[in-house]
Amino acid sequence: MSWRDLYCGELRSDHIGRRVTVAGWTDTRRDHGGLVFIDLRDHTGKLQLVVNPERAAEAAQAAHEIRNEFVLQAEGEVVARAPEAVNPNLPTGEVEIQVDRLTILSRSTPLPFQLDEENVDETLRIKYRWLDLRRDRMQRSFRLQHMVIAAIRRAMDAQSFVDVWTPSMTRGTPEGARDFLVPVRLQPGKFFALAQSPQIYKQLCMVGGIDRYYQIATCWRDEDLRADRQFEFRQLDLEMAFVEREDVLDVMETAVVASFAALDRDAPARPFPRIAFDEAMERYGTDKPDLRFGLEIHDATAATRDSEFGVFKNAAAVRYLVAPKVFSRAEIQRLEDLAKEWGAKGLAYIVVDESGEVRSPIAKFLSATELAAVEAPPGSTVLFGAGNDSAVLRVLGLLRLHLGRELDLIDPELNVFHWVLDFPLFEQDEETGGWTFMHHAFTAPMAGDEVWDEASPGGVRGQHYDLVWNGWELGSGSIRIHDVELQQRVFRTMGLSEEEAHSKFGYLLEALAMGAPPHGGFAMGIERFIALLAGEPDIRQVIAFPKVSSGSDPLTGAPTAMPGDVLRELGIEALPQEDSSSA
RNA sequence: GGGGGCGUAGUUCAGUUGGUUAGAACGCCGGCCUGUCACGCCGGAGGUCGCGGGUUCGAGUCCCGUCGCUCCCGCCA
Repeated sequence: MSWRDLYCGELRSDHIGRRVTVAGWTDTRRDHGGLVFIDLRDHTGKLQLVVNPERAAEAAQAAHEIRNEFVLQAEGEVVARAPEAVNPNLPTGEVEIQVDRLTILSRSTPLPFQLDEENVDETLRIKYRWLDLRRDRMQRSFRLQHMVIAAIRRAMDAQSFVDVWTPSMTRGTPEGARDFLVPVRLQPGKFFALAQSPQIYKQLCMVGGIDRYYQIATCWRDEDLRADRQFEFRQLDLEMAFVEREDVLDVMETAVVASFAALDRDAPARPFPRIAFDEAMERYGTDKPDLRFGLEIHDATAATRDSEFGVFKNAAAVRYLVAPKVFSRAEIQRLEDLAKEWGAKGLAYIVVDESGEVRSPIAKFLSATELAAVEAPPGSTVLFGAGNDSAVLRVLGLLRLHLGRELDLIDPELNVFHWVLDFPLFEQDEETGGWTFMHHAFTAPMAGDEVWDEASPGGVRGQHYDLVWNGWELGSGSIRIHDVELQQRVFRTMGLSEEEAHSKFGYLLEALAMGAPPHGGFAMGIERFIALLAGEPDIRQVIAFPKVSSGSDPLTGAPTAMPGDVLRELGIEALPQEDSSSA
C-alpha cells in the first residue's frame, strides 16, 4: 500500500475519472456546515478536496475536526469543476477530488505563527523551523540549493576532480580566525580545533598525488556572526596540481556558469572581468567592490598639497566622491555621522547646485586650482575624506556603498562577477608594526618576487585571487608555495622562529620537502553563493537550522552549560559566569 | 569591544501632547451555513505593553539600567 498516488500540485484534467489517494498538510479548511472544502498542500502545490456528507458521511464527520496543518490522507474521485467553480489562480484549479475516505494521519496544535504571514520575527521562525520550512519561500530556496550543489558536483566530476573527505577535528592554529575547540577525554587538558578550512589537508593531497581534489567542506570559525557569516558554513573547496592561476580561475568560472545553467538562468559572460587589488582599493575603497554602479573615488592629494585648508594640507591623502545629488545640510550631517562611525574625523563637502553655484564651508579656503581639480557638475555634492590613506579609502568605500543604495544607483537586475588579483602577500599590523600574511601563509609570491627584504616585505605581490559577486566576496584562492625554502622564508617574515614554524607546521614543511608538485586552488562560500542566487538578503535563509547573531540556536537552546563531572573528565573547568538567565 | 534600529494579544501591527476600561486584522474557541477557494454570518476568550528602577497626581508613551533580536564597525589566515 502506498500513502499517495501523486503529489498535490500534480493533479490535472488528465486525472478526471480516476480514483486517487493523496496526502499532505491542511492549508485551509472552508467548512460550510454541510460541504467542507479542504486545500491540501505539499511541496509541489495545493489541490482542493470536497467532502460531501451525502457522498461520504464518515469523511464529513472527520472533516469538521480538521484544523490548519493537520496531516491528511484522502481517497476519492477526480472530477472536473463546474465552469463557474474553476479557480484560475491554482494550477490544479480546473479539477478537484470528491472524497470518499478521509484519514487524519496527524493533528496539529494551533501554530505559533501563521505560515502565510510575512515579516514574522526571525527568532520565532528559527525556533519553529519545521513550520517555517513548510513555507513556499523556504521550499523553493532549499530545492534551488540542491540543484546548484548537484550541478557543481557534476561540473567537478566532469573535470576529473576527486571528492576527498578531510578531518573536522584538527590542530589548533592561533593565527587567523578564532578556533572552536574540542576537549579530548583520552588526553585531559588537550584540545582539537574544528577545521577553519581544509587548507593544509588539501595541499597534502596534492603532495599525495591526488592531483585534483574537491570537497563541499564544512568549516568552523568562532567570530561574530553577520548577515553573511555563521559559526559553521560550507565551502566548495578545491585544489589542483601542475596548474597556474588561469587554470584555477577557469575551473571556478565553470562551476559558477554550471550553477546558473542548472537554474535555467543566463550565466555571466566568461571570462569574468578582472581588477587589480590596488586599483580596486583606489577606485572603490575595498577589495570586494560592488561594480554594478560607478560613483568612483577620486584623488585630490596632489592638488591639495599646499592647501590653505589645514585639514587637507596636513593629510597624507585627500580623496573624494561626487554624488549626483544636491544634499541638504541635514542629509550631509547624517552622512557625516555615518562617516564618523566608520572612523572618519569629519566629512568636508562642496555642494554644487543646479545652477552651478557652490555652497560649502570650506570653499573659501580652497584656491581656484584646487576647486578646478575637483570635477563636480551642477547638481552634485562632493564628499571628501582626508587623513591616512587606508582609513580614507575605507570610509569612502563604505560611503560609496551607502550612497549607491540610498540614491538607487544599483540596477538589481545586474549580476556582476569579477576577479580581484595581485594582492600584496604581506600586510603590516597597525599596532605592533609587525608583518603578517594578508590571506594565509601558504600563498606563493608572484614570479620574480620570490626573494624580499624580510624586514619590509610590503611590496611583495602574492598569487592570490578573490571572486566577487555584486560586492559579496564569494571566495578566494591562490597558487601555493611548493618550495620548502620559500615557505620557511614566509614564516620567518611573519615573525615565526624556525622552532615555532616546525612545531606548528613541521608536517607541512616535511611534506613540501618530499616531492611537492606546483599547485593551487580555491574555496567558495556555498551559502553566500546560494543566498545571492536565491535572492535572499542573508545566509540564514538558505541554512536549514541556523544560529541567531548571539550565536545561540533558538530551536535546541544550544549552547548549554555542562555538569561539572563531565567537564572534569575532560580536564577542564568552567569559570563562574554572571547569571544572565533572568531575562 | 563599539555604534544604530527594534521589542505592545499566538502572529503582524496601530496607540495623538504623559490622561477613562490598551485597539485592529489574521489566528484561536463556540454556534449557524451544500460550491467555497483570504468562504460568509453571529458570539467569545486572549495583554506582566521584554524585564528592573526612576520622574510624575498619573507612564505603553519621558529618563536610567538591563535582557533579547537585528544591521553595521572592529574581528572574520
